[in-house]
Amino acid sequence: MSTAPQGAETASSGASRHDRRRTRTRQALIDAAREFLATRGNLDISIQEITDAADVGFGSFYNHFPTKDDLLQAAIEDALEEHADMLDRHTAHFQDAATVFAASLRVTIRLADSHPQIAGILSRTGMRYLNSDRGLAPRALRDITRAVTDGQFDATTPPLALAITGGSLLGLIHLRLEHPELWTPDTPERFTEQLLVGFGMPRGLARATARKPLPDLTTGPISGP
Amino acid sequence: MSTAPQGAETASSGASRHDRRRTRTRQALIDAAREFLATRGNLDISIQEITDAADVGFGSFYNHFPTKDDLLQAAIEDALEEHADMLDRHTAHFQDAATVFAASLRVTIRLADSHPQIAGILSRTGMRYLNSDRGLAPRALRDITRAVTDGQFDATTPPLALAITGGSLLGLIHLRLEHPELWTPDTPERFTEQLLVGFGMPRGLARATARKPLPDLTTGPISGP
DNA sequence: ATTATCTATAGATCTATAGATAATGC
DNA sequence: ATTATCTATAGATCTATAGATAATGC
Repeated sequence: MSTAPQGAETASSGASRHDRRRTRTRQALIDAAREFLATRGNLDISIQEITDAADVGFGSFYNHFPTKDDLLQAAIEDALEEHADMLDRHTAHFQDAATVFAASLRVTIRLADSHPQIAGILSRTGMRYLNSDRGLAPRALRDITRAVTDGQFDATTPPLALAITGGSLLGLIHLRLEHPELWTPDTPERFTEQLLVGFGMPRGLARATARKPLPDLTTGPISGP
Repeated sequence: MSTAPQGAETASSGASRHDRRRTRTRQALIDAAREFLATRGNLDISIQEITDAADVGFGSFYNHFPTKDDLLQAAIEDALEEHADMLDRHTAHFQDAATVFAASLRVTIRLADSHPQIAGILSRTGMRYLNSDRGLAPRALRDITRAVTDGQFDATTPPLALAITGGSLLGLIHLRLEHPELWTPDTPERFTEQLLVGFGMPRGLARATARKPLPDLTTGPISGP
């Protein structure tokens, strides 16, 4: 019952128009930085080029970020959050830890097709976020730990498994982006199966776990019947 | 029987003193670049700082490299060659492909202790060289292919296995360098075992293959009896 | 005499700020 | 009246080169 926005035509949370304008500019900078991060590697590009790409005045940059590196951090966190949301939505209805884990891997690998920008960012800067508290890392650690406790994985240890998982995922995304000719449609599932077997699952069960149908969550608007 | 160097006190190949001086300067630049690559990530550092670290006059840089990026390439190749030599020396006396492959992994992981600079370079820039024709990549691909042909690996495909291998190795080196508290002495062997099992080896054989004694090649001078 | 290295510097960036302009709030 | 954005610019790098110095070859 607080002072509701009267002309609430934008979905942005109930803030003043000033705030919305500010948020829009900030997000334009982050979006531009994400694109540069995905194509080039480090943000080895001038602030001028970023503000040009964002169609924002040069000086405005300093209204939002004290240095280029702060923008870089914000852009990566932005991408990791988007990835995390995707993981949560795709794994919500699975029960056991190993299946949730497997689904997370498959969704992440398929990023190269569904969200190439995020895939590019991970491929180029991902190694530094293998132990981040955002994105895939905390979720994978949670699932691995639970799978070990539940006896689904009996030949590994959570930190080791997380390092193997994160590193090999990045290697695979790299392969997909840089050498698509070496790719086959079921590579994500064959990869997942190999990892599960390495962690101690019997081959047959791993194969089945890696191939459970994923929910089809096309992110468009909800189409009524 | 060509004109032999008369005062051959340095081991450098039989070139003129001018050439040796030139080589020394070039190597000083490469060594400085390697150190920066291992500690910082990209060579986001001025040529001035590099020449200072190499104790070389600023202008000399351009006698050897047209741009900073060329030095970066040369420095990485230099490190990859050193890594490759180490791999070859440590695996020469093994016969079967899987054992050679396993030994390569273990030697590479132990780089974090034996050659932290190379480990740092791999950890920070390695992803780009997963398909290089230098260093570990071509050797691992050779061994994987042979292991598949020989029936030692029957649940993978060489390019997929190479991507998994390279990526997870980098993840593990990263773990070792950034989170040493999560490390145990047999992590290299447990990792190697997991990878071999994922590629289709029975657990027991994988365990034995990952634990064959490695030659002790301390790189010092040969100590006579 | 020749070649490599070093010192000094011009010109080209790039960052950070100051002051002016535009948008919003009241 | 307040807040965000934009334009213009000073000062701080940083690169690439030119010319001088030092080392080596003959």
